[in-house]
Amino acid sequence: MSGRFVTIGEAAGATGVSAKMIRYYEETGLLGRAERTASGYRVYSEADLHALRFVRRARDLGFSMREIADLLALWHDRSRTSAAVKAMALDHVADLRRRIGELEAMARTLEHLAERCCGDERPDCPILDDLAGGPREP
Amino acid sequence: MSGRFVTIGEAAGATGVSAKMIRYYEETGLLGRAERTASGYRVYSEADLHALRFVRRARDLGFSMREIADLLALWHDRSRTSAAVKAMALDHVADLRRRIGELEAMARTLEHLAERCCGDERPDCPILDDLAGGPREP
DNA sequence: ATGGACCTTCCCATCATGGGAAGGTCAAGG
DNA sequence: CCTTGACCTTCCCATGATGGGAAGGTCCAT
Repeated sequence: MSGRFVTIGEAAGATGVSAKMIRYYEETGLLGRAERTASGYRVYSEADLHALRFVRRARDLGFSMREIADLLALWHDRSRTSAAVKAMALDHVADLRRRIGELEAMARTLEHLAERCCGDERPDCPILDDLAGGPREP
Repeated sequence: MSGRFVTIGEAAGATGVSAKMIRYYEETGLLGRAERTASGYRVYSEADLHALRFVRRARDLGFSMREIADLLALWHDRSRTSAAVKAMALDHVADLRRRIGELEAMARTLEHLAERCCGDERPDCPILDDLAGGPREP
């Protein structure tokens, strides 16, 4: 109800989204055009801060800006189904799990190579040998 | 010993590094300046292909170009110690594990939220509630 | 009125990669 | 010999999300 409005710096401090990113989100259309004072300063209402925190939280959960735009649309759509939201979330989880698997494979490969490397002052190193020769050489 | 030289397209096909990236690696100094024909075409020797495969493999293991430059230097340095290589590899593993941990935390959070979301035709959704209100609201 | 903290827009950089245009080169086939 | 198509060259631009910084305007407290 209150008509309190804050500047972009205060909005940044209150939401954890940098002023730079707030402008960027506006520029790219993720968020609507902010209100302005007569002198051109952006001003933010409590509702705006709410949206910024939403974006921040979604970003922390690894959603892309494209996905966040979709989530915002679902958030604002009163006739959305929870099934739609859940599907998006699970899609994203699958994507995260896929990326985790890739990194995990890299880490395991490197750990195996490192195990076989004595790590002393001599130059012989199975890690470089693998990089040089590839893992499937005879 | 053979003097076989191939064009950039053949080098790309033989190493799995795109022609675009081969030029980019040269431009940024990751790889040395390629030999040229009289008409300006780049030509690659077996040794060049070997280096390209090295870069490809390191890239597949998630090393950054900066790290790959270091690895190439170690590879070419006959007086390197295997300890130095192992240290780089384990540093990179630690970095991978850290990133895995971050993604894992995101995935787990979303999975917990999704579990609590019935995913039916109704609009009520704990996932959006979390995004809107944050996880530490009363 | 002045100074400092803030705001504005605009441009540039990152990292690794791809797209595409404009133009030169090469090999094969007519 | 000439055309055709596949290849090569350089150059510029774009991505996604973010930061840095310059040049200039605004606001508020002293």
